[in-house]
Amino acid sequence: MPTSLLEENDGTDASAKDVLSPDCPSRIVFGRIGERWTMFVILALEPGPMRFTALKARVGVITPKVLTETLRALEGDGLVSRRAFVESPPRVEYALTPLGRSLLEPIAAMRAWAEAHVPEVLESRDRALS
Amino acid sequence: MPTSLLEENDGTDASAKDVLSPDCPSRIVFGRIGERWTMFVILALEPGPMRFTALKARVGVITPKVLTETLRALEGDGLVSRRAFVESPPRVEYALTPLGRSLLEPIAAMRAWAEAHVPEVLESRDRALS
DNA sequence: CAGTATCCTGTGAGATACTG
DNA sequence: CAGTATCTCACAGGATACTG
Repeated sequence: MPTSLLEENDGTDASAKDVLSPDCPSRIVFGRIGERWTMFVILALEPGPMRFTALKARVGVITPKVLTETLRALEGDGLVSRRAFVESPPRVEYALTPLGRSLLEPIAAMRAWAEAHVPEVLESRDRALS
Repeated sequence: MPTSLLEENDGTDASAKDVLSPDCPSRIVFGRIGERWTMFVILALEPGPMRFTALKARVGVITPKVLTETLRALEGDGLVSRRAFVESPPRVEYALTPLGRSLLEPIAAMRAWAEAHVPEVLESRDRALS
């Protein structure tokens, strides 16, 4: 079992350094989440399958290059599926996989927290300026 | 009320572009979360107040500079408190504020998801390599 | 102990232009 | 339409050394 996120190091065990271990689940997830556009793309796909351009419009200010990169990464993780229709003009649909969809739950928890507490954060930031 | 994370744009309303609005709660939260060390520091503080060095040891491989920066940012957001004792040698204790502590809940949801689903992600990544 | 002070580098990501 | 292909660059973050 891939151990814990943080050091439980008592000072004697050097092998406890697994924070950066590629197998640490939290590290993997927070790593992906850390990428700037991941969340936005996943959230954008929530309503259902969507074409590249529609997705781009929904996410907002994102270049096609970066959107493609993000999509490829999420595909590699099995969170998003890509379906290309052989037509002209070309048509491609992206969708959340069941796995990707399951991630919506914890994300929703974060959003809920955001809605509820961001005013306090903002207030604190204002105070910090003075 | 600060609107939604994504475009609900039907093509006619340009003012719906609030994805990058500084007031969008989700953006603010995901922005902070996006910073590489935020999560680790908050998680590290979960057990209770902690001194700089202990914190550094718990987080693992992090330079004092970056830890300080992260801590200052979290302080500014009101998620972490800093308490300096006038002593020699100096002693400083960092702790989660109630606000910071409240963030542990959604984070726990993400961790739970991670524990449960990262094997699938890893499997998918392996498959993507071939 | 709890940080600063410097210097330096990688790379995430923006802008722009082009194509099957 | 759904992407590539380049070029460019700021800056988050690392290494190292120093100090009240």
